[in-house]
Amino acid sequence: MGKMPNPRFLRDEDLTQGIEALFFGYRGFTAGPDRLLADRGLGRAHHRALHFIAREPGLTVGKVLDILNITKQSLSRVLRELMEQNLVEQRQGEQDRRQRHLWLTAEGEALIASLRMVQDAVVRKAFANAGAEAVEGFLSVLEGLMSPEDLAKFSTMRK
Amino acid sequence: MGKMPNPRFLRDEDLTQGIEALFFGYRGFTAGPDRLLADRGLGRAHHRALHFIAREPGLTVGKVLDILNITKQSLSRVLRELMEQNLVEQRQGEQDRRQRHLWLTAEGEALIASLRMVQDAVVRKAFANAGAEAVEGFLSVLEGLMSPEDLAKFSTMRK
DNA sequence: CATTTATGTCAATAATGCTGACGTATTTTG
DNA sequence: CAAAATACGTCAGCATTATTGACATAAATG
Repeated sequence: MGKMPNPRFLRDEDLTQGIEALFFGYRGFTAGPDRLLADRGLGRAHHRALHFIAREPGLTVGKVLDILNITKQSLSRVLRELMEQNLVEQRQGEQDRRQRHLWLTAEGEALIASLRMVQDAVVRKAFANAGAEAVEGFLSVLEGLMSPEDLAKFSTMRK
Repeated sequence: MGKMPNPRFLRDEDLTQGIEALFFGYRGFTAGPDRLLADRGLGRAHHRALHFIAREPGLTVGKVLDILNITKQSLSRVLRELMEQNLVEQRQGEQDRRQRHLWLTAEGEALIASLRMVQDAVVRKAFANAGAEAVEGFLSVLEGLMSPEDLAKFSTMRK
């Protein structure tokens, strides 16, 4: 497929640079929250669960499984630990009583707020320095990296 | 850098969107290589070591430690497994004989080439669809996310 | 009533990381 | 030259996050 409209675009070095930028950038993106979480004996998996529950309160366990794409055994452990720390609570579904709807407790809201404060600061700084147009490019490249399934999830979440 | 204060920029939703784009995008970025690696009983840590050794053959153990930012115990295990599989070899330094320089074997070159083929395909597609300008934005946002130390590493690797 | 669905749990295993403690070879320094 | 610092390796123990497989229960659905 060796088509190269632009001799200075899509070269091997460009791809290498993109790969390494993602590696280092993702590390900078997770470092702050990781430190906060470690204080409470939690990890990145707990952060992800908290994030999506905060984003869409009342999410069912099945929906979280679909978003995070992990096994129910893994999620089960994460949720148990979050409930033991009184950060998340479950409520039985009213229409479908097999379902468990997930909500943050006040304590959970406080934790996610402090995690967001740390992470938002990093992202806001990066966005502000790069500018609105760069952010558009950032998002469109990331969308292109997503699997079709994840792109669908990402898109419908912003509805 | 168009610094017009934009009322539709840097809102909470923008940050949320960026955070989720990184989560889903990074997942799409690592999925392909992860599958290939699993066939050989290797993981992402081995991939990272192979990547940086391929990028700069003859790297010392200390330099790899600095780039990957893990403990020497962790790297030691990874390197031992790579050497057991005959993917990497060590050579004693000539000037400083305490140092161990790392090189890929022919087999290691073949593996990293097939990993690159898979990962490059994903990144190339995302870059091509988004366009050269979007890629610029993508990179500049990621640079803003990096810690100062990682940004320095990233930049000097470009040289 | 039989089947499917949503969820939970027990047990075993793997990959990746950590800390602490030592050891050895080699280079640098006072 | 002797002491200290550096580069690297390794042993042991532990934590987090993930996996697969098997089984159980309650509730909805056909």
